[in-house]
Amino acid sequence: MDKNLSGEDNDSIDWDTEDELEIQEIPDTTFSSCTNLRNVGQHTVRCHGEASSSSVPCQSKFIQQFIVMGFPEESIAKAIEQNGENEDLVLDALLTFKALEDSPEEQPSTSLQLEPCISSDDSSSQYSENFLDDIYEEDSWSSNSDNCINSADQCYLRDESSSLSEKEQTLLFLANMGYPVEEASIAMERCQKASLAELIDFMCAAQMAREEDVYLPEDVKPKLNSGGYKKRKMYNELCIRKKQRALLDEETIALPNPMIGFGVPTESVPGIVQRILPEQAIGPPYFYYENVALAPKGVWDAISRFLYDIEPEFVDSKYFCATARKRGYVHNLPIEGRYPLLPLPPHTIHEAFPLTKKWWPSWDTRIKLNCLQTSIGSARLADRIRKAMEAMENFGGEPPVRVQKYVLYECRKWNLLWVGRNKVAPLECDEVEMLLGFPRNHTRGGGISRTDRYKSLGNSFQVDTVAYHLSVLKDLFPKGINVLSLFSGIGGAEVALYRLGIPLNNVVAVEKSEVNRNIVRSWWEQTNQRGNLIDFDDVQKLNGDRLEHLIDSLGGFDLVIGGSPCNNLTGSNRVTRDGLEGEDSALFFDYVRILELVKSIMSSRRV
DNA sequence: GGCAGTATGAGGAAGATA
DNA sequence: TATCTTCCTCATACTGCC
Repeated sequence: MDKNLSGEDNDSIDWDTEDELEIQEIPDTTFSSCTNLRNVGQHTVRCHGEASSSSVPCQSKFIQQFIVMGFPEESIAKAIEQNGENEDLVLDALLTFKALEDSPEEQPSTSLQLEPCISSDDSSSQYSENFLDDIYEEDSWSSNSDNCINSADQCYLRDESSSLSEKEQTLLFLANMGYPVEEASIAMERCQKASLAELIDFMCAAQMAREEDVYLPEDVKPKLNSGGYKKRKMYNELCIRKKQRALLDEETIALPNPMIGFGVPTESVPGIVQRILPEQAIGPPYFYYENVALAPKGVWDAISRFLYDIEPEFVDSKYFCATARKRGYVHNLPIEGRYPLLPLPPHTIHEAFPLTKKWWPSWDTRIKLNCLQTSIGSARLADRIRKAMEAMENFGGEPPVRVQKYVLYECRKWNLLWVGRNKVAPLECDEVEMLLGFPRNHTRGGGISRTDRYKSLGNSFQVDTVAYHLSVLKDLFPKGINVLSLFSGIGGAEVALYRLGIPLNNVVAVEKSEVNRNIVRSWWEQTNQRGNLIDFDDVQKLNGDRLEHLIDSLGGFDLVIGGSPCNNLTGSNRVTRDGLEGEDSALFFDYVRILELVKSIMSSRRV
């Protein structure tokens, strides 16, 4: 390999990023005018004194290694100031700074201090909710007012009102919640020795009474969305939520470890050979429901409850292929006589991607990839890692543990592979297809964008895992099967059945995304299926009449399969992780509705 | 407007440690 | 046993470009 390209020559490092140019081009006079950059300058001066004439690039490199890792210059300067030139200590400090920045507890509570009066607009209600959330996390509400205030607010109160009496502190606290001081004073006077919760109740009741009083002049009535109502409502909701949480802790279905469900090809669960299903759950039709295992607490209890109290089977696809995929399955299929799809897929990263072995560092101990998601790591991140690695390489040997930790963290998070010397890359679409058990180019072409391919693949079944569960159907339906495939996506269920060699007589696929429907249609044609593929775009349009018509014309369904949207369940979603009540995940109830309708219609036809 | 690239965090479980 | 740490997660929203 070219020495320069390999980064062995110090001068050959690619310094041409914007950040680097900034550092190199900023004169000393500029440093002196900026606190953070001045520190960088100080470091430079120090290094000059210690090293030879080549010390300038040496000094830059010390800073550079942290810049390429993505740390802000200000933090680097601060870390160097605090820790000198010890790489480990500086990196440790930088990671600490980042953790502190990321931690909401460390954010200064300026909003609380500067804006003690809560208005009724949305932003303030959001503020109130967060504020109250913190407050009500504390257990002892009533005994001591100090206990009712979260740590940040305690600091605030200590700072601002350490000299105040308990009564004054309570008053200040209520004022901070947005209650008029006069109202709070009256409440405290009338409800002496009352807890904060009782005081809030009192004021809220007074506001509600005013609202009810139609004879009161408009300007005296509280506004409908006034802070008092919202706060009390939120308080009640939070109390309920807290109680629910306590209940959930007792009821929640625990995830098994190892996550092998009722068994996987390589491991079996002692004592589980067959299971007894509730009478209501016994088919026809067979059904198979799938969703993320790591859903918010209580979700799987609800799913199980709606699906005839069947115990979910939690399986991690890492027992079937080279990538993890933790999913829960509720089904009424037999569990004896399962067999895996052949040929067996690669079980490790190196088996799946043998070319990566050459570049794989010994300290990257990954054997399996993490769950394949709907988005991939950025090119910028890959570049940062390359530069971090190359910067370290110039010091000889392996990168320090801290750098290894940083790189490994990003590699795990984004499922990055080593594709060259110091070079990592996210998985390509066809590689994801292979890992998930789909044919190569399954999602390629037909106008689908790369982003959509990742999204569709990230939302799909792992074919080998699902096929293992469905394999018991082969002997049951030697002449073929009629399938109702709900939320069919890119056709994971269809591909699994096809690969098992189970003829697909009729498939009714319901899928909202047009590109996904096109993918399934295209696969159907390319694999010369002899049956019929009927598709719908919306599960909610599948009403009793349509189902009756389909059942009459196709002769019923043998299998109702599907995994409803997980958007509101997955931990990756930090915006709308609302559980089964979430906008998308609530479609689970359509799965239940349709399954019930199918069972009911088919049952009536048999009579 | 659609697409691609990018930055962004919290919740929970499991393991480690006191 | 309680607390702390580490790891993982079928995503969403914003921005810039065409």
